[in-house]
Amino acid sequence: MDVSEAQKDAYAEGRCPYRLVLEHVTSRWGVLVLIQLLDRPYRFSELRRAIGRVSEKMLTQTLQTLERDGLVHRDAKPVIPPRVDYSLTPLGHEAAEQIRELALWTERRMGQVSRAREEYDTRKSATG
Amino acid sequence: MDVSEAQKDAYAEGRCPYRLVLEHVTSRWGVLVLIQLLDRPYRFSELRRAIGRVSEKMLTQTLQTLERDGLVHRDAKPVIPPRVDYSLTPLGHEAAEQIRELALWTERRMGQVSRAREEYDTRKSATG
DNA sequence: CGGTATCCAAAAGGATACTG
DNA sequence: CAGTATCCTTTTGGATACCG
Repeated sequence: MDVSEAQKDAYAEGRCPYRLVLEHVTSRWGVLVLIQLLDRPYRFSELRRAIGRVSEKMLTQTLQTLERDGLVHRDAKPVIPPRVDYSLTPLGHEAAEQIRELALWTERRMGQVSRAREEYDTRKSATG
Repeated sequence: MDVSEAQKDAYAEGRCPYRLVLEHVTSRWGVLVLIQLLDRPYRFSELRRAIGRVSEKMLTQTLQTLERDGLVHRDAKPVIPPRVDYSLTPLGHEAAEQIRELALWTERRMGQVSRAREEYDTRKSATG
């Protein structure tokens, strides 16, 4: 880890402290990790397969951020080969449930959104 | 607008349709716009000042995306100088309320998150 | 297995100048 | 005022190689 991370965080904190947590929670991979862990604890590779299309780097980064914020618990067992389980903390569980609600809402309203888009695109391609 | 936008959307849609809407709603500026409009309708420049630190480009882009998704209503009055009011649609109101709940939750839990971070950083800088 | 380090491509985002 | 167009910088994210 180099200094740029700390600087970035300091910058974002300066703008508005809670915005940073909100961004972690609503980030592309943060959302998927939290929702997945609502199901049960997962191992690193297991989580990676469950989510799909996520690189090791991004999953590692996402998990570390969420762990640091106290939303995810990391349990590294001292065995060979290594085994690491990730689970939600009580705090993380609260966050995950809200994220899931939002995701479910989005799914429910998807039809309306699609129709709105079609109408928008039609309007734009027309003369008006 | 060139083709890359449509391609990006097609790609994201391919992954998971509702994820795209979720990303619009939880995007950096999307969150702030929705929460602000929960208060009352805003004009473009007014909104820009209220949010602060957002470039014209990003605000325009965010508003267009949210309008296309049917979450924000754009009312352009044919006057000189131009006057454009932005407000939430019923659908956008639903989204905004959930986003606000999430933001409020984050604010409430900020203390716990900060303590978790300190503990994490202490643990990392120590021998363990 | 569960990472870290490095490099590179792509996307997001800001500053500026210009337009109706 | 409310944008659009362009250029440029910063950030994000993936691929690869390597380590304990």
